[in-house]
Amino acid sequence: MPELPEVEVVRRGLAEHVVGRRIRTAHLLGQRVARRHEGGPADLSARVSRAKVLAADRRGKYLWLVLDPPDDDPHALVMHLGMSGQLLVEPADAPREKHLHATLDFDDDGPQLRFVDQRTFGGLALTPLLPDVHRRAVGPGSGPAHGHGIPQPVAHIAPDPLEDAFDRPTVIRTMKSKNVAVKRLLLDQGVVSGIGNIYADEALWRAGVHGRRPASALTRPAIGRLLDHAAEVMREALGQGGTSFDALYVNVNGASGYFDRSLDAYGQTGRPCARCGTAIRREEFMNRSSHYCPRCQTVPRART
DNA sequence: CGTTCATCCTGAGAGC
DNA sequence: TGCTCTCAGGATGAAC
Repeated sequence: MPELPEVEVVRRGLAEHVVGRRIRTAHLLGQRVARRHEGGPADLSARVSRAKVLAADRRGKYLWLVLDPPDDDPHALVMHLGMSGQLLVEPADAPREKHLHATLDFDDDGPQLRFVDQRTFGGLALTPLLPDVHRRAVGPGSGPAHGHGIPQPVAHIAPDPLEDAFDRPTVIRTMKSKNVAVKRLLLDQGVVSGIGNIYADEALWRAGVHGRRPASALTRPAIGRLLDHAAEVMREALGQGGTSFDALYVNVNGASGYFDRSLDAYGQTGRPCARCGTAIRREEFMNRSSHYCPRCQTVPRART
């Protein structure tokens, strides 16, 4: 279940193993992997071939390779991992995975990049790069965020809590203004990106806030603390996940060690709360599940 | 216009 | 053993 930390681990792997190389050919297996690409798989394959990879970038759960294509038009190969996507760097003659959907081969005859996705919620698309409307002046010492621009399909995604362009006061104001369950806003990628069901539950548990509380009923400092907890839990997961992928394997499972040790709420139904010992409860929310401590996270009276 | 909901997909695990 | 059922969930676009 790749959320921001897992996607960042993959991005770092791409930066190390793919950036700087020139693509020779791309093979797309099936229609579905390129369903978000306007021209379909054949067009995607043709237009990616011969392009050099200039950078690996990310916003929230979206990942993209900045390309320097022969026609000099700034484009990016956007890759979303969905629920089960993996990017693997492997020799071309390595056994083919059961759910292999795409391969990229490079001019240097080195290992190829593979997109494997069991449930195919993810996919690839080649799109233009647009100026980042969220980009703002950053302090001395900080590099420009997303200097190459933002791919079209990512334009509506808000900055994530771990990037320079993240505008904490604005996000707090936006959330405070909405009479909507606060967990819904944490998961709304147009408000703040990168947070999925797992880290939303963890952040809410740490903050001692029930996800069904209307955001407008929280104080601005409380919303700020909630966002800080979300950033912190994702940074911790990144710290652990970033250490466990090896040189030839750019793998979203790199962060799996985190799930074994460190989750306090998500998937902990029935187990004692680490703070107060009360059994963690599971309830349905937005056709998903929410996990919370009924004592630390007071349930609001009215349903939202 | 803002919000809610069904939908895509496959494998794991439960229950019978 | 093998069948059916439920669940997991990000993002999108249709419906309300």
